[in-house]
Amino acid sequence: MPTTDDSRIDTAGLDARKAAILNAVVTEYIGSAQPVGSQHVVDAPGVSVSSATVRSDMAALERDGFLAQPHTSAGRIPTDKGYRFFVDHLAGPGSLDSGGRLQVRQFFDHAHGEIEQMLERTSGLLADLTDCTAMVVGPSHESAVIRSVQLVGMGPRQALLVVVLADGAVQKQSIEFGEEVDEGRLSDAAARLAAHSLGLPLTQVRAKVPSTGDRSTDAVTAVGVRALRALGAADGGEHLFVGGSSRMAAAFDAVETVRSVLTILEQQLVVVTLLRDILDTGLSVAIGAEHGVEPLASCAIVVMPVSVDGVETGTIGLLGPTRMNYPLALAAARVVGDRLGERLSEANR
Amino acid sequence: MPTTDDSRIDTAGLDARKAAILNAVVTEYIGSAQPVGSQHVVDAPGVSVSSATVRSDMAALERDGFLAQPHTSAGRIPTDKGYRFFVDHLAGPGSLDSGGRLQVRQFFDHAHGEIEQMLERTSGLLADLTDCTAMVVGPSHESAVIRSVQLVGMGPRQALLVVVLADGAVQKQSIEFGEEVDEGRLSDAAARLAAHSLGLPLTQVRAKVPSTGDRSTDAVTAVGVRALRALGAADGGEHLFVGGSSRMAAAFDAVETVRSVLTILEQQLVVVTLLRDILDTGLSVAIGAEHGVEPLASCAIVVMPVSVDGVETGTIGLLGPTRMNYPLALAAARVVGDRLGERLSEANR
DNA sequence: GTTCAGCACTCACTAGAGTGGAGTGCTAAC
DNA sequence: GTTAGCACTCCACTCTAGTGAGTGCTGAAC
Repeated sequence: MPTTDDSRIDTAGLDARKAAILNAVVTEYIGSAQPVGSQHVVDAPGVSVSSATVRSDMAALERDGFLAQPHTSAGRIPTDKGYRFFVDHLAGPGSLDSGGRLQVRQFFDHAHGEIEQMLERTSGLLADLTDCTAMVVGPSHESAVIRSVQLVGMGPRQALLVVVLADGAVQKQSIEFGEEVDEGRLSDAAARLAAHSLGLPLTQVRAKVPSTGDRSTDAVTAVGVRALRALGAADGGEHLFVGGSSRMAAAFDAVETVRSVLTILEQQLVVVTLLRDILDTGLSVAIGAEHGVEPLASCAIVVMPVSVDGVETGTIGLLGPTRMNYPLALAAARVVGDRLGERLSEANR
Repeated sequence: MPTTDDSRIDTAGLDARKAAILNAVVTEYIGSAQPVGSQHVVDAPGVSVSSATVRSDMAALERDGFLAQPHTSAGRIPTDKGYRFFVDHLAGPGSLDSGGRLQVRQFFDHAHGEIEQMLERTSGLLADLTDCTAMVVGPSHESAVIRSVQLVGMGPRQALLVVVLADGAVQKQSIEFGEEVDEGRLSDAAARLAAHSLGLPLTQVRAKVPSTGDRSTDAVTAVGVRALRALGAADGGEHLFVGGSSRMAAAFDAVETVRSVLTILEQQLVVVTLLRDILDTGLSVAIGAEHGVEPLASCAIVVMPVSVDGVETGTIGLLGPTRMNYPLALAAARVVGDRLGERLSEANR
């Protein structure tokens, strides 16, 4: 294959000129969404040869799977592999423009209130910054320990179990009793529940809190324990916030593509799993077929973990067409992810 | 609707045959999305005349603004006014098919857990039933009285104010103190807050809870009061749940239309206001330009209030193309709205 | 005066032919 | 290895009928 001619960086198997050509094709295609011909590439930096030479290089790039032709006598379009090479070896680190940086600063200066609302708005911010659809997976409460357990009477036979976690989240579960229960019994039961569960992470409630074994347990406490355990089990689903889904409609002109992408976005579990899978493979970008979700074959996903107190606990995702602006998306995801993590860490202290 | 042919109701200014023709055109157009020609109408019930006669009636209906032609020598399409007449005078009450009824029953049999999650899923259910995009505005907490006020210490100088309302909602607000505060002072302060606010609706907290006047008030309580008052103010925004937005992509074939509709759906405030406005005008259906939101000109909206304990407090909305299945949408909205209201009323007791 | 068969007309839609242009691959010369 | 030149390809566009669904009008029948 290509000889490393001089002493230049020789980007991973492609000689410098081919890399420059690929770079030019990807860049132009991202901008124009039109197949790129050899003529459009000759003026690009690093390519000081004639269009004929560019053509022969392009043919080689096509043989190697970096480019494709929609049809003979059309220009070239990057393949998934082409984008992959671009992202891994060619794209600069990228950065937000000053307007974007300002927007992020203002956002986090004014962010306040409930965590869910903040995450929701963060997804909107990311969509604005990148023109992509943004997905924000809230920090899971798995590891957060229980700070408070309370039973609030809601009626003669009903109560609400309210559990406050160390990360500021509040979980609740409504409870129905077989008999009328007065405030005294409720607070007794709440105290017993608290004694068993305070300081435990929610996930360990199932393991550590005796289901009914305790013989001193009265009926009210037993129901409370059941609710508490249910809470630990039910929580599993991290909450997903999707912002800017209209951007998908702007990115494609086939309405059927839009429909299938939106359908995926409606399935929270699928999206959350998808983001997690991508992170688990160690990638920060999944392009086209790489993520294996067929309806998203013409999309790319940028993911970024959000660390709260040093633990990767939330996820940010950006969804766009494969011809998205990768450097910008990566930069935005990083900046916002970092700021969000800091913010959540503060709240945690 | 099958016309009772003789002593017929003579539907509001249209003679029976014209009404039958309009009915047939709307019905067929809803099904096919193609302009309807006179030939397609002659077999409809209530129209036992030749196509020539139908044509002359159609011309009259067009003059009166009920029908329109995309171009000469094309069939007719209902106008907004045509749909309006259909909804007000022609469409039967409509009902869910047995599958739909089963789906609703199962849904509410298995619905459980947090109210927000239930509303979210309700929007998905409605979208499934009607093939429309569903909007569910959660019951506002304005009138719900405070059942419990609690301060949970989250750090030496931080606490979380947790307020449980009678409708099962839990509101929270994080608090920062200027000094370290131990558990004792927290619970003292919580008790004082509770004494002032228990039994009050959240909205009246501002009016009824003295801001700082009380001279026995210590610093901790003062901060708590401030947070409590902020909670009452911040709550304003009812939460909106949108389900099945992909249905909009299936309903239109112009991707630009889809984009603009999705953009509207992303603006919670706009949607909530829109639904409220429609309800306030006393309508249950807003067709085309009737609601005044320009990007939704080719959409219709079905709204249905949700009554909790006899008070209209939440809203259900269904968004589809103007050629949506109105009887089905109305039936689904009514059934689901009623069941949802019952369900929330139960939880409230 | 309502209904209707007949008729001329309109106009979107489709298919096919022709054309221009962007782009290619190949080749021979430097 | 590079490149100018050239023949070729094929999309996108235009133009031209031709087709068919649908209309409005008219004059006769009930």
